[in-house]
Amino acid sequence: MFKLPTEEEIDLMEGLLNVASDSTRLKILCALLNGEVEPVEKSVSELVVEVGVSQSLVSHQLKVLKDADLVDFRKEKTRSYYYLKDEHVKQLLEVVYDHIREKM
Amino acid sequence: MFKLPTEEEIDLMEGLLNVASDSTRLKILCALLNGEVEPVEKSVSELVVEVGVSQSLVSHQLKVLKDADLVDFRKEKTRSYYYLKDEHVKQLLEVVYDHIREKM
DNA sequence: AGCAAATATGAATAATTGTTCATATATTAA
DNA sequence: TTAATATATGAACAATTATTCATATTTGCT
Repeated sequence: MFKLPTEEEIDLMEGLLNVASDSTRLKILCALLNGEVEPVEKSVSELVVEVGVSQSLVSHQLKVLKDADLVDFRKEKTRSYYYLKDEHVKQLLEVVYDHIREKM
Repeated sequence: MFKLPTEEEIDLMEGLLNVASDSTRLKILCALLNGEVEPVEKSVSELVVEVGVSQSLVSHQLKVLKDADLVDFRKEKTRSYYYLKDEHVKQLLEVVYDHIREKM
C-alpha cells in the first residue's frame, strides 16, 4: 500500500502519535472538535471545566499541542482562545474512535 | 462532529495511540502493511532485517502489538509469521503519514 | 539423544514525561 | 495604585517504558 517510511518520516509520525496519545490532550482535542458555534474556539478556563483537570495542566498540555502545531490561539482581553489548526487531527481522532468503538 | 468521548472511550483511544506511538512498533506495522505477496505476513527474523533492530526488541514489541490486538500470528515449524489484524490500523497509519508529509 | 535455529521472556537500566504545586506575568476594573 | 482574574511557566516528583543482555523454550534435523 505504501513504502516503508524513511527514518525522518518515522520520527515525525512518532512525534504526532506521541502528542495524541495522552488522555488529557485527547480530551482537549475532542473538546475543540465540537462546540455550539463555528468555528470552534474555547478559552483555557472553558477547557478546564469541560476536560475536568487543573488549569495548570490544561495550560501545559495546550503548549504541547501548540508546539506540535495542532492548535493555535487568539488572545482577547485576558483570555486565550484555542482552536484546532489541522484537518488531519479530526480524521485521526475519528479513525481511532471508530477503532475502539468496534472493540467495545 | 462527535460528542465528547466517555472516560472509558478516552482510555481505549489513549491505549491504541500509545501502542502506535513508538518508532520500532511503527516500523513493524508499516512493514506488515506491504509485502511481495498477499496476504502479507512476515516472520520475526524477516522483521528483524527489515526494521533493523535486535531480535529481542522485535519480539518484545510484537508482544505489545499482539496484546493490543493489532497483530496476530501463525506458527509454522520454528517460525512465527505475524500479520496485521485490523483494517483500522492501515487507515490510522495513512492519516498520520499524510499529515507529516504535508509538513515536510 | 544432541545440536542448531528461531523465537520468547525476565530482569535491569536509562530516559522520558504527566502531574502537582507554587509562583510569575499580564490585563482589567475600581 | 491596588485588587482580582486569566493564563503561563519552572521545578520537582513519580511513574512509565524502550532497550539491552542473558537465558529459556521450542522445533527440526542428523
